[in-house]
Amino acid sequence: MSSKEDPIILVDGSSYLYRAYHALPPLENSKNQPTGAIKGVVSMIKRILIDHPESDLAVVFDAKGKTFRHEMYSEYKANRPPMPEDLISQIEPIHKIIQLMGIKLIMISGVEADDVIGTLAEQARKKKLDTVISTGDKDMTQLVCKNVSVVNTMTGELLDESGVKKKFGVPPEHITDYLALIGDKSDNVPGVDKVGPKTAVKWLDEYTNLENVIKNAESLGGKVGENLRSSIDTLKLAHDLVTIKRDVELPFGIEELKVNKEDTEELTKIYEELEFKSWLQEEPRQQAQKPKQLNSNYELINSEKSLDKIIKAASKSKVIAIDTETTGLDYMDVDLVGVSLAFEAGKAFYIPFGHEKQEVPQLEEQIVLKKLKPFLEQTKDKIIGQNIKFDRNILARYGININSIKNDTMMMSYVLDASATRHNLDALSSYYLNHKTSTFEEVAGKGAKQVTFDKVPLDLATNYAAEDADITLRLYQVLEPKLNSIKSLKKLMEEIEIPLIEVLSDMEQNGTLLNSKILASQSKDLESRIKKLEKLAYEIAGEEFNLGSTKQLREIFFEKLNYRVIKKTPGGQPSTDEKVLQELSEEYELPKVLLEHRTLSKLKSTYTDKLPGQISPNTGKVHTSFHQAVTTTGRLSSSDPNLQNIPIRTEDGRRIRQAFEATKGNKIISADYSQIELRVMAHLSKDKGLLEAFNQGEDIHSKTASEVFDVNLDKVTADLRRNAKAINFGLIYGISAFGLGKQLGINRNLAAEYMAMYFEKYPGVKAYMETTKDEARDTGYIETLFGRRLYLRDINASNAIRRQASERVAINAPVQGSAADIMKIAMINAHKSLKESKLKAQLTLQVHDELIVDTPTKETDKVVELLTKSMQEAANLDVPLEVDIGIGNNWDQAH
DNA sequence: CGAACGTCGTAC
DNA sequence: GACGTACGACGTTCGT
Repeated sequence: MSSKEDPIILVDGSSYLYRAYHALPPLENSKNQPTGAIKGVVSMIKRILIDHPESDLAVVFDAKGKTFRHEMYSEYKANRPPMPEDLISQIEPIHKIIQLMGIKLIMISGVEADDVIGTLAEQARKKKLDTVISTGDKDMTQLVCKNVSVVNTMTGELLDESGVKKKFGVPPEHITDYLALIGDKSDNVPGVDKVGPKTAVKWLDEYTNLENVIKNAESLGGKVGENLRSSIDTLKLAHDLVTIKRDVELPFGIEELKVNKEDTEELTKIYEELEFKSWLQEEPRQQAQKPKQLNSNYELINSEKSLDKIIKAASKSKVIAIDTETTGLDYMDVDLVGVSLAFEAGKAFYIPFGHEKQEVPQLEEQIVLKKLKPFLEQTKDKIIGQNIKFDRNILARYGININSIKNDTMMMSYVLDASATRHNLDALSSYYLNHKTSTFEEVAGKGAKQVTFDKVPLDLATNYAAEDADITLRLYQVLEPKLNSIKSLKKLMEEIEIPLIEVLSDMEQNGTLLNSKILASQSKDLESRIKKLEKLAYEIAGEEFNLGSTKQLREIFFEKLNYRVIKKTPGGQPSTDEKVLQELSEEYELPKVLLEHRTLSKLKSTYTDKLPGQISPNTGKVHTSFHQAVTTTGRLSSSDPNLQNIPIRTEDGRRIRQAFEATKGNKIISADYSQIELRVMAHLSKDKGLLEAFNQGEDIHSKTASEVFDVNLDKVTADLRRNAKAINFGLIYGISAFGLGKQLGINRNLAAEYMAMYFEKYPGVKAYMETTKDEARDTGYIETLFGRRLYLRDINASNAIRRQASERVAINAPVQGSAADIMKIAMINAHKSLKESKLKAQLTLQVHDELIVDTPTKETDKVVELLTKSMQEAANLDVPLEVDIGIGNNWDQAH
């Protein structure tokens, strides 16, 4: 998100240039002009403009010819090969494009890009302006200070003062000393023989700076000491060479780096010439603007006459934004305290009735509800909201049933671009309206001092509540044309996301019956088993410690007991995760105890202890929240509590599902899609073998095993099937040989052989993966079967790790996303059919490929039939959609 | 004492 | 780094 605190960004263009050239596959247009580096460099700069829309910016390149460093030292950069021809020809276009983008381009002859950046950084330091240097060159870290940091172009790693100290072992002001000691091969700067980072840090640690190291040279022993003494002359030179100048004369000062308007016309010409198709239709960067104050007129409604008047006026308008204010977020338990309405941008009304008594009077709740009910229930295709599912849930408890939702701004933003921004009102307002809303914290306080909305004074409350409705309406006016301009997204919205809102709202209100006695008894059982394991662990370890603390565990394992370090966490610490414990269990007893302890305490703390507390006092059931605008792929998510990750794989975990019971006189039906993601993969790829396997109704993992391992179907062992299953899953996730090997516990070469064999047998799958990636590179996004889009901002990134991650998403998202779309359609259909057939059965949960229904026992057969049909007919693929049904008194039995 | 982060584990 | 998408518990650290 942009803010006026965005830093000034200094881009080391020369560093970008080399990175782009070497890291990206070579690319040329139809006239054989190389374009890979151009695309790479410009992409990186575009990325910055998107990430930091408010930042000032300069891109600095080395100028042609020799520099003062060559005069100091004739061998400077002497071992550099000359710049390749196909890179030289790309430099001019890059410079031109940057200037046309409105960005300051700086090149000063006689010095290097580093020195220009050093000079600007020095100005930033003096003027206390926050600045970030974007480069791949570690030498730049000498410029870091309180206001200046360095971000690594490749990894995104951001180094401030303490970051530099942590990474290199010396603070920024001694980086030049450090570099002089170790030298720089690529610039042909001499260092001290046999001195690398370790020794350099050790010496600098002891003697602070280079000068003192040299002074104490006599006292340093060994070969390195000798080397140091013989290098004293060259060290001074090396230090001068690696020191970046900070006093270059520049055409622009640090405060003159505003980004100007781009020359779209000229840029279009160049992009056409270079054949960068996907960039041709982009909208130009918005000029950095100060968040503007929107004109607004917000009114408190506290007389029947004025309420009648606005209802009448609203009835004549085309779109009505509604927002409810409550005492909290638990939609089944909180109180409604007021409603706001907006139907004309800039004007909005707050109708409070549940606030604590104040000097300003309010209308009575019953009067307001009585007037709002017919108005809201009879208004067709006009009502919009921001996350209107919440308002619908609340109003339903007050007898008002909203059954004709026109749209939801949260969903519009999500469908337009799920990953562009978060989709809460404050974020959307900043992003689309450039307007900072007043926040809930501002009116209600935060932390311990926070009060519920009914205690907020009415004038403050009116401003906040009315603004929410007003902003929702304004957002709608901005988002609607955007959505209309992309037909596929408009259709997705109208046919899937909007109808789904009511389905999910009903499911949330239905809730799930939870037997807290069962959970309590399981907690007790777990408690005693956990206690025993703790005692045992203390005995083996010879001391008491917190088994839940990875830190203490590390000390016991790797310091006290000297276990092998098997792998490290991303933070560089020895890992103690499940895989590691598994492996150590083969040699020792303690890891085994910990494994079981982990499993049991997870079950207890997350499930058996926690769930009973989430039962609504009003209904005696748990009511999860389904989130429709969270995941990048289109799946739903669930929270408070998350009912999409209730255990099933282990026996102990599975028992928790016994507590999810059918309501009185009812049964639980579980209906789940069999292998939906692989079926989607078969459909998308049109691979002959895969289609055939599904059309003949074969066990897909066995079939894969038989093909890949070349054995008869009836000779496939459990082990082979397990391997094939891992391949099939890996496939959907954008597999690598490394990942598959890790999963199967085999080496990467063997895993690579398996994969090669797979692709040989299923060539359509391989081809599909390649075309998907190509399309993503070209258009910048992927699409699901139903037109849902996911933009992949890193698909052409120069950073290989990020690019590859993006490629995996390109493969996974159409599969996962299409499956999610299909399930959503099935839910809408099932919900509609249940209503129309007047059955009493209720949808309660969705777990990605599974639907849970609570149904009167008598209706069971009909509901099974209806559910199966809704799910099977949700999409017409080249393979059948199969549905497995389970019935029981609880969720466990229904499997 | 609460916020932010790291690590781990549950689901599909 | 290294196989995708989520939510959330706990411990630790940091700043108030």
